[in-house]
Amino acid sequence: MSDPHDTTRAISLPDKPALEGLEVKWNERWERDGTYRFDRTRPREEIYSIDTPPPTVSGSLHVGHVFSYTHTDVIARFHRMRGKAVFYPMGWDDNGLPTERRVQNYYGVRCDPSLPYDPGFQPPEKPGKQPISVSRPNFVELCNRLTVEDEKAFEHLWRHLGLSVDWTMTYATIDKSSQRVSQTEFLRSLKRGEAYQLEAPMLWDVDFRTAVAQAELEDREQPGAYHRIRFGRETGEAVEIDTTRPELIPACVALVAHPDDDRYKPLFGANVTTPLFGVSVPVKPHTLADPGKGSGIAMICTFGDLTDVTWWRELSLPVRAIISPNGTLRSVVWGSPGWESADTVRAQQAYEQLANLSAAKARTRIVELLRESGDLVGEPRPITHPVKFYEKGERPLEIVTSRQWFIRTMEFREALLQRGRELQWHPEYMRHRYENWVNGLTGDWCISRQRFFGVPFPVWYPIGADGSIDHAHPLLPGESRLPIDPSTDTPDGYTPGQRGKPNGFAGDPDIMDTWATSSLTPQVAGRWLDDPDLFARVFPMDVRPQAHEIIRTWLFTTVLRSQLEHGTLPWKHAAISGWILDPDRRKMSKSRGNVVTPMALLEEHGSDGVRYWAASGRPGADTAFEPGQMKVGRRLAIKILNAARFALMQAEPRGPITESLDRGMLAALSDLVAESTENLEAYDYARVLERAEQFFWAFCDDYLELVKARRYGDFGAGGAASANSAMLVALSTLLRLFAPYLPFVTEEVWSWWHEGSVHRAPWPAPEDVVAPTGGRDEAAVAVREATQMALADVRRIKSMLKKPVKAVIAKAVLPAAYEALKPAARDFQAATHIRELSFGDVAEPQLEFAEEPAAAPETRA
RNA sequence: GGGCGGUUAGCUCAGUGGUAGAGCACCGGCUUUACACGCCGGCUGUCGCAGGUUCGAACCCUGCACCGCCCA
Repeated sequence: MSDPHDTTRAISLPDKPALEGLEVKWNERWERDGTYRFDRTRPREEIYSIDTPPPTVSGSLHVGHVFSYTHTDVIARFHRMRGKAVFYPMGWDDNGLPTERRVQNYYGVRCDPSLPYDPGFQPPEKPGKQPISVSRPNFVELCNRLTVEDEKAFEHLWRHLGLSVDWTMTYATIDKSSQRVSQTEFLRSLKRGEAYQLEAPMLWDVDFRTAVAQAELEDREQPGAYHRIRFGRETGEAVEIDTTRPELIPACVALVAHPDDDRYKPLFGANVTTPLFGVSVPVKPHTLADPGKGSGIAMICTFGDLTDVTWWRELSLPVRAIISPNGTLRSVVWGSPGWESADTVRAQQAYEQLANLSAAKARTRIVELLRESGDLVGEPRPITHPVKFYEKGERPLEIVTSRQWFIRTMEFREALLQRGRELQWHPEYMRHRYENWVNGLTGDWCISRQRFFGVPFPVWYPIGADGSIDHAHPLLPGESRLPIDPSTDTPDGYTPGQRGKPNGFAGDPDIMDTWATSSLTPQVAGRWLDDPDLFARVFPMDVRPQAHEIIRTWLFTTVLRSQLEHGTLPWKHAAISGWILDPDRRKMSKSRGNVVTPMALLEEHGSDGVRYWAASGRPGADTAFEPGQMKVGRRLAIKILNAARFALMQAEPRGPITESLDRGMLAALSDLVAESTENLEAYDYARVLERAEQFFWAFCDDYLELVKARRYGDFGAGGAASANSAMLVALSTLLRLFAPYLPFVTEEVWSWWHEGSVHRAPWPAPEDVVAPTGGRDEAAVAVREATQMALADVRRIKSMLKKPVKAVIAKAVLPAAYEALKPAARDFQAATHIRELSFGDVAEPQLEFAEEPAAAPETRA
């Protein structure tokens, strides 16, 4: 359609325009009309596809969600108006630990995988004090039941906020389709040799009892203490080491010092004896030993930290592991192979006092033992030092040897860096986060977790005649069987009765990390396996919107999976949003108790008001939570209602746009449209809103005031027609500029005089705005500028003299610089109530006020 | 320790070489027939610090300080 204004119909204005109720009214209409339905018949180049972040539904709704999802919605609406078919699905992240925890608390249950399924199980009305143990299938049922409820709350919020999502395309990261994608891609990675399993020392959370990946780590400063411990030598001398973890002395396998450290050079190759346990361990050189730290010589335990793992591997040391998966010291029989001691009885006696204690308690106890035996030199010296934690965990990570699945990443580092360079980042500097992370990778990606609610590995293992599990020859299902659950499904060629029996099979007990599935959201949302035609139309996607703190997890793993499966980037753009900060400049979060319920905000300020605040936040910038800005947004929405009412309440006569003021206004608006389009293409939505708002407010306060008299017919039909026609072009254009930001009020106003939705109307083109004036009228721009400046001057003088706006000015002499306003002199004089206007050699407008009207009788009395 | 971002009015923030800006807050004024959820006006600054480049620096360069984040 060439003329975007030809959807007009008879104007029908409400008596009293208001914002209240617009959210409900228009959501119903949009749903009924399928306004945001994706048109899958369009070719790829006419599609704009979004890899929406699936919110963690079991997390709380908070204002941060409203903030970042609004940014994406503005972009989506812009591209829709530009004629693209916008692929904008919603997903729910219900997979993983947050859901498990919420289900545990909500129903008062805990998962015990050893229990059989109870088909009749119902959770108690209220959670009891003691958690009820339930089977894994029962637990998963509860997870599914609760997430459905959580999803409803999210959907209600999103709709009320006005997200232009196509709700027919919703997915969940635990649904069958996601499981199928996740398992299929896993099997393909396995076939390509990118997935492998390995039994190795891994970082381990003792409370969650699962392995954790590098991306889930965080360092926390913790109080600790250096303990100086004496190790014995055959010569009778002692070697003193410093350690923060004396409880690991029974796990000590060697001492280590820097190869250039003259103090310890003579010891290399010699053996020393551990205190209390009498174990003979070698002294080794290694460059990672820091001569400046403590006494310069350290003990290597299996395993106290990642450096221990490195030393253990590179120095080919034996394993003496004592930390069990639940974080306690396991039982050890001293004197048995691997646990040889010079004094077995004493070692056993000492160790019995530590066994079954947590690491922290064992530390306290062993310090007492060391003190008694005289092997503690001096007293512990308190320090604070960084300790690795699981980001969701409460106790320091231990290192436990376990069998885990990995995806290769290290060998793709260069390719991944290259992909990061190809990706267009908004804002650009966020690219560094990614490069930093990829360059800092220390190992392949561990994707297995020893948890309950998640996508299972589609793998079984044969059980030998002796009952041992053969991990080296996994039994894999064909892709057509997926998704499967190896704990209930049976591998081909076996019967269910063979589960767990000699010569039978065993299912892989683990589930995948939540990112192992979330890294495939483009494939899940685009129905990669179920609907290849759709996938080809939306992938690679146009944009991934997300927060900056998950660049190392979600963004990185998605790039990795796409690289491995498709050899491409998963999207062209990454739009990174910032955080919401509370008034103390801290990140808003539930744990800090400073979260505001988003629904209450939407109701108080209106969705458009809240969206205005959100859209004012620059891409990537952390933004203060500011109800004041929401009020400003609400006022803008109300102003749009009222200005539109003014423009439409007497929209006849109409005709050619002949007046300079009208022509200049449209020229300036045309410039605004050009600039806005350019900025939105560059994802700079905040600047567009700011500029449009600035223009609109001046449009109301200056332009509309200036043309008011003419539009009411004071200067004849031609002048009125010019004003009316210009106002309608401006209103139509401004509504469409604001539509991505304020979808409710703009739709409401649009409906007063147009068929169809403003959100399906074409985005304005600069040339269309000035088409009714036969192109951009440069001379008229100068008229408008001079008129507005003169108007401000006269207003200022009236205000300083405390004259009413309506005070009549009999004669006015304006600076000659304002002569350009002459073509608009009638409008100017009407708005300023100037009877006689001239220009002269004056610096300031010279105003001669008419006589005051007679004061009202009551003030005279 | 490495990287990134920030530091502009009381507050929240725009402003990438040419006389310091907006909104909010505050103060004063206005029954103005679209809007008092409005309108008009006013006040408020060594643009973090120190150097350098330039005719000219909030902006470019160097160093420093502080705040925040990411990574070790």
